[in-house]
Amino acid sequence: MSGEQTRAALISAAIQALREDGFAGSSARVIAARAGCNQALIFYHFGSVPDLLVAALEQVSASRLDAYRGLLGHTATIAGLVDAARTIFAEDLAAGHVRVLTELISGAQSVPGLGERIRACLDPWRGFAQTAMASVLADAPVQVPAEQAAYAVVAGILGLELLAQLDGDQSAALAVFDQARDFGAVLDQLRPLASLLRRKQGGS
Amino acid sequence: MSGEQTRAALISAAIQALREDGFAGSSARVIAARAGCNQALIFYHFGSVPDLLVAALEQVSASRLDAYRGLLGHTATIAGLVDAARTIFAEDLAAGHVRVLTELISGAQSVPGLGERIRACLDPWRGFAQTAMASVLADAPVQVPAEQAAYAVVAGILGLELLAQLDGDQSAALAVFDQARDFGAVLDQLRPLASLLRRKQGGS
DNA sequence: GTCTATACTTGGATAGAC
DNA sequence: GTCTATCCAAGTATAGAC
Repeated sequence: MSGEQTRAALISAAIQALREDGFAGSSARVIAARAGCNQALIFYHFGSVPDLLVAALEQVSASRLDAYRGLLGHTATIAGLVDAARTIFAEDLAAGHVRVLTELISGAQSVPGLGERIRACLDPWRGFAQTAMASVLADAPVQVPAEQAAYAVVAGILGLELLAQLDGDQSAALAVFDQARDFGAVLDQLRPLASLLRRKQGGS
Repeated sequence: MSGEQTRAALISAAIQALREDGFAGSSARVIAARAGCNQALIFYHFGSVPDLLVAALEQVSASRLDAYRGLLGHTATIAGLVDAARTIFAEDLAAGHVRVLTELISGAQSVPGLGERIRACLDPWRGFAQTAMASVLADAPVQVPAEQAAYAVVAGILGLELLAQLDGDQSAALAVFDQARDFGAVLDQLRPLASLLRRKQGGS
């Protein structure tokens, strides 16, 4: 097997391990067993276990960001955006992409310097979320800064992942998305009424 | 030192350890060092490390639930509820109460049966959140089932904790609460307008 | 690049003295 | 109820053969 193949197999195994064994259970031996290769190769290719885990996060993050970027600009309404996001998030839940992140955030507490590197991986997401929120909140019926909205959405996704993981059930998390879509649709419809309200308040 | 005192010291040390070292770093030796006692006492008093961690979660959960229950029934508006919740949540962020939960949820992946016990601890919170949401959404301008709203709020709190932990900064999480308060205030004000809208839609 | 073997450290858990 | 001492399993990491 070529070096590149082994690297890829280890990264894939690390993702699986974080998903199914958690950060605490993602030891070099466990990951190597999942990859079907020797434990020493982790240190040869990546230097240390945390370094491999970060590489795994970087790969997942980059590939999923591509998927989500496809959403941007294709919808002008809140409901449309939520709807599109739901589809991709359903994939994430099923494949455990977000869990890679939540496990690493939790685990970062026990490895000095790890938090900084995870934050670097998460930063593009924050920018993306902010752009997406800004595009849809620009003429929203309620004044909501894109910054706070984006922060809340990212937090919400992380939290939904944690709960889905705890319950071993994703349907409740997806139901929240469905509800958010309906809620967003009402906001979309309320735009004219809300601008009326704003004028009334501004004059008081 | 009496047995009860040691038990309490160990639970307190376990909370500290989960907070500052994470689940992966909360070993028997680390916790015992924080408690200023011998590592063997953990097994004497609690049987195993996970058992101690669950006991820690149970204590935090019970004491915080008391704090939050004080909110219920004292406010009829969304803005009022969010406002009150913000104060208590600020304490939680500072003291790391929620982190005990997030670390355990993440860590549950690597300890068979742990997830079930955490869920048992979280269940009363879900009931509480649902009651709180129902009390405030009953005559809300938008139809939102209390069940989904409660699920979203719990997820949001977990996610905000994760982000605050990653950033080492709580202000952004609290800013989301402030924004939610303003947003809730608008919903509170929109009630008459929304009922008008509903009648209009129903007749079309 | 990959394996075996191994050194070293840390963690869970128990036995037995006090 | 608490401590010391200890066993054993599992973890990280490296050296060296292939």
